Amino acid sequence: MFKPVSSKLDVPAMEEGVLNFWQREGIFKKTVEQRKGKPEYVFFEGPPTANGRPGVHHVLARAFKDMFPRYKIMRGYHVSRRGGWDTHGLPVEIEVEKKHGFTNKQQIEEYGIARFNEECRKSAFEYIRDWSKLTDRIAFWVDLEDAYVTYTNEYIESVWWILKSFWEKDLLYKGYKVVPYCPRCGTPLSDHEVALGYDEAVDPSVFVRMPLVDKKDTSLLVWTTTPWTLPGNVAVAAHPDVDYVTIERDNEGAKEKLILAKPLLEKVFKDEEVKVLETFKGKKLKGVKYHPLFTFMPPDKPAHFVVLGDFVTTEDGTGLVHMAPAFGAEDMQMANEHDLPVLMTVLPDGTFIPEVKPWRGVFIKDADPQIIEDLRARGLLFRKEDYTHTYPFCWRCHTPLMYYARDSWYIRTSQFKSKLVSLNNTINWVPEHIKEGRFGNWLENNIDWALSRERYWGTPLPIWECADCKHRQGIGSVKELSEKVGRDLADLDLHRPYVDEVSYPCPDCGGRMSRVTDLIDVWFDSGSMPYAQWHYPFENQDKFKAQFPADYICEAVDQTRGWFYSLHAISTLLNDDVAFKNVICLGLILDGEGKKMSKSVGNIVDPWDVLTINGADAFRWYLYTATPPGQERRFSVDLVGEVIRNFTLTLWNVYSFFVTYANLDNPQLTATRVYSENILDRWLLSELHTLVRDVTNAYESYEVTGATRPIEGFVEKLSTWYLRRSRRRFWKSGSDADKQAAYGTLYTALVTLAKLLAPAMPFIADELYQNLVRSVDQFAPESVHLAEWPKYDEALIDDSLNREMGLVMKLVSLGHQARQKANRKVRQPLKEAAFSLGNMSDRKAVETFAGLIEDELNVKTVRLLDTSTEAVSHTVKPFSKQLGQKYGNKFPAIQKAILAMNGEEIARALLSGGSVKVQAAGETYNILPDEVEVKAQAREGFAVAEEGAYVAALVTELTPELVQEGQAREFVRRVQDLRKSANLDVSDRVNLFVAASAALRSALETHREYITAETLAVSLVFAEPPADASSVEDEFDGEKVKVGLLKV
RNA sequence: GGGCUUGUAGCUCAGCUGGUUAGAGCACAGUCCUGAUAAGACUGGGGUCACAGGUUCGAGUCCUGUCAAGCCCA
Repeated sequence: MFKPVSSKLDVPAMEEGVLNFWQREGIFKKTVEQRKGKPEYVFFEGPPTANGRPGVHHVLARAFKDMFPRYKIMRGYHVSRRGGWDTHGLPVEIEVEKKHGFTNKQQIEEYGIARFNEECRKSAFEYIRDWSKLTDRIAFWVDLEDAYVTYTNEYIESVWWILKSFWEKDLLYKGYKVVPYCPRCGTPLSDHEVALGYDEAVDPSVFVRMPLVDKKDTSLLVWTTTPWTLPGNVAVAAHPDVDYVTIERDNEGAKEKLILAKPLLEKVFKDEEVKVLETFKGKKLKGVKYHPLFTFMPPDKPAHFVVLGDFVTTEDGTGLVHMAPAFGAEDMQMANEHDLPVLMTVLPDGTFIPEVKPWRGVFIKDADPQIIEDLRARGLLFRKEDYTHTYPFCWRCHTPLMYYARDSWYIRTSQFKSKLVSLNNTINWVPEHIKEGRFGNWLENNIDWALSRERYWGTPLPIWECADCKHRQGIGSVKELSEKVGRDLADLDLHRPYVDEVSYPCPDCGGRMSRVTDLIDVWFDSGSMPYAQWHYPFENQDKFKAQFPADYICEAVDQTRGWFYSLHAISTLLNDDVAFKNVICLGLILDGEGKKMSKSVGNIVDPWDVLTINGADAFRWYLYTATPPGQERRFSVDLVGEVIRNFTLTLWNVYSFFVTYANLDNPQLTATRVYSENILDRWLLSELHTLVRDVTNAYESYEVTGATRPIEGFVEKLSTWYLRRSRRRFWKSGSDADKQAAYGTLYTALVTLAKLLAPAMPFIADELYQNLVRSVDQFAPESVHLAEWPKYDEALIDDSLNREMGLVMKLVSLGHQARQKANRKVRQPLKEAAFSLGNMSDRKAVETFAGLIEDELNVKTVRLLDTSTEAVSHTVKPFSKQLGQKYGNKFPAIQKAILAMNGEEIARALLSGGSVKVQAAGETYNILPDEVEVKAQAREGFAVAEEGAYVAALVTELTPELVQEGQAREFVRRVQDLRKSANLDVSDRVNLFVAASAALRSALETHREYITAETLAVSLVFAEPPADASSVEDEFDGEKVKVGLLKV
């Protein structure tokens, strides 16, 4: 006996029940333990930060992370699913800063780094309970009890080890990095912070002359909106392929020559007439020397000449771009490429250094007018205007940001560019375009990884430097550091400020070696997780070997330059290997209006709102099926509800139907293969095995929609076709082979579905499995998630049967359409339905399924329209695909010719399998039967519906016998409604009482047997129902009737 | 400014290597069916396939450009 199943389903209650079961029996642990020793399937958890509440986008990622490990477990793999937490970094610091109202770094230092970091440590896990609650509820199976945590000493030590190995290979170096910087707060801003503060700004727009060294009276005309950067100028950039001109003009009585880009001539000179002396490509300017505008700082390398760069545009300015490497990222890049000096003319507080004498101590923006005036006085200013544009301001204090070069440590990733690219080519990306597109391009343009951060809460950069001679050493372990220092540092907290206090004598000069104060980029933390999660290589060398690289990872697309890159870069440099073999890159999740969900806009959807109403299965299913994973998606709560109504409940009702009748009949059910003579069963099994094949293939290639959407289609067919057409086989009394076959088939389908659904809808899958499998077979695996993935049998897949059934559905649909046109409701039996198919090979299906079609359409006979004997007219329509491909540009002429011919003649020839000769454009073509669609038109007297070549024709005239039969059916319907409203059980027997007109009574008498069988009536009495009977009065076909029933 | 992605019915999405009548679900309206069903069947309204060119006998599909949205980079 199965546990009785109501057709009503309380989804959240069901899921909570399954959740309890998993917890009680430790099912998740068992999925790991029971597969020990089996081949490994490696999954890496990209660590989230638990300092904020998880949102729907986290549900998205976690749902996708979960499904493949579940699938692989069922395929017999061992999957270790270790959780992880990212705990360092600016987001954590900012939360703590907010709490204290800190706005700059001085405040943190005054407060004390030790206290500050202690609070960061706590803050990093502020919402950990929300995270584990949600993770549990959505059934993301991940081991959070044994999760790795990036702030532990063990983790940091592994990261140090990686950095030390880079240090030894000379892959770490110190250089400049230009960052957005707030001079008032004294701190660089992250990209995210910069994005918060864009605003309109009016800046001076100045054109200056930079006189050439070797050509008298000739100057480069250079444009800038930041005059304060001009004292830092070291070069001018031109585009190699743009046309430049030398022009001559009057300048206060004298002639002067200026060089600028040709496309900008009009913009710069407007109405002024100038004489173009010469035109040439930008390339020619390469290396041309000019006199610097200012000479406050003598450059330590060659400077003040023209360099070439593709980034130069002709949108604004003059096509000659002033380069001040200290104050622009592109400028700095050019400086690196051309070995230009970097002139640091500004202090970190935004004022000029003493060497810039006239403006020493002046804030840069305040110096702008003075600098302009100075240039004007020296005749170097060509023009000054105002320029309105959007410019970034500090989001905290609204000070305009400056782009400012800071000391920074780099990893020489660009040396490994081709290796990064070639390894990437071996990774399976979903969606595929990320591989060559976003990620591939990013790798192609690889620049060295700017590793250091001037912050507090993070992994300290393990480089010690001598205060005196600047000698540096990289440290790769606590033990190594202990040896240098001469005492055991095993208990040392590796964070600031404690690690900063550790110093030792310089081996070269005997000075003090202490740590450089930088931290490292948090992305390096998370990218180190394959090693650091195991404290490798200090421990767990075997575990690391078994768990590297990952078979599968999954995160949102914003991780391309984040975690995806850091994993890939570190493993490329360290192991010369990929860190992951398959990756699903998820699109972003937007709100219902297509806007990004953000706290400040307030359009965040709380995942619990969805979970408490619709549950996790529907939520997950929606995420898997609504859009392909890589696409950005608009989140809709309504559509999650639709999953329940459309899919979950449909499946549930089939399940409930099965259990209800199986409990009445007690059929013999085994897990062994079902054999059935019944064509419906064979069809369903064929569809089922097709489904198993397709879903399995999709899982193997990480196609999520392919692994889920087809199941919806199958459940739909199972419910609305197989079961609807098979109901009677389950109802009929007694037990025969056909009934057994029906039970066996439906049972197999449901059990297989439970398994196919397990990775995607883990709750309902186990609910079904527990009742359908475990209650029959106590030796079966304890949970569907411990069961074996279904295998498909190629021999049971019958493509032509699948196609034929599709055709039958189409014909039935046309039959219903014809009925509706003729206004003949389905309960009224009709004499016959005739079909025309236009295709010889389809005819077999009509014969095979005649009984089914008769039953479905409620007609006495089904046949094919006989084209030779019946007055059927034909039209023909050339198939453009076949003829077009065959005859190319002759197709239109042929088509025209065919349509001009006598359709009837062509049709007869083609229908009998012959070909037809067609004259077109002076040539004769032989047209074959499958190149033309033949459409039949039924004669009058039929009710007809057609689609393409398919025609359904119904004989609509009614005989007295047919009318009586219709009345009997109509009557049965009334009784069934009555049974239902009287709350009878499906198997209850009844006594029937009928008071009806003579005509109706005669109809009912004629069909007495049918009526009593259908309604489970032990008697049918023509009399007024007794007072205690459930009864109803009704009228149909103009006949009054009163029915009553009494339960036996 | 560059790169990548997306644009098909009111909403969410299909539409395979080009084939002439562009589909499904939801929502709306009507009719039907039903002893599993919260469902289902049939019909109807609803589309300039973002726009403009081009290639082709034929373009939602291929090419070029434009526009809009999103993400990343600058």
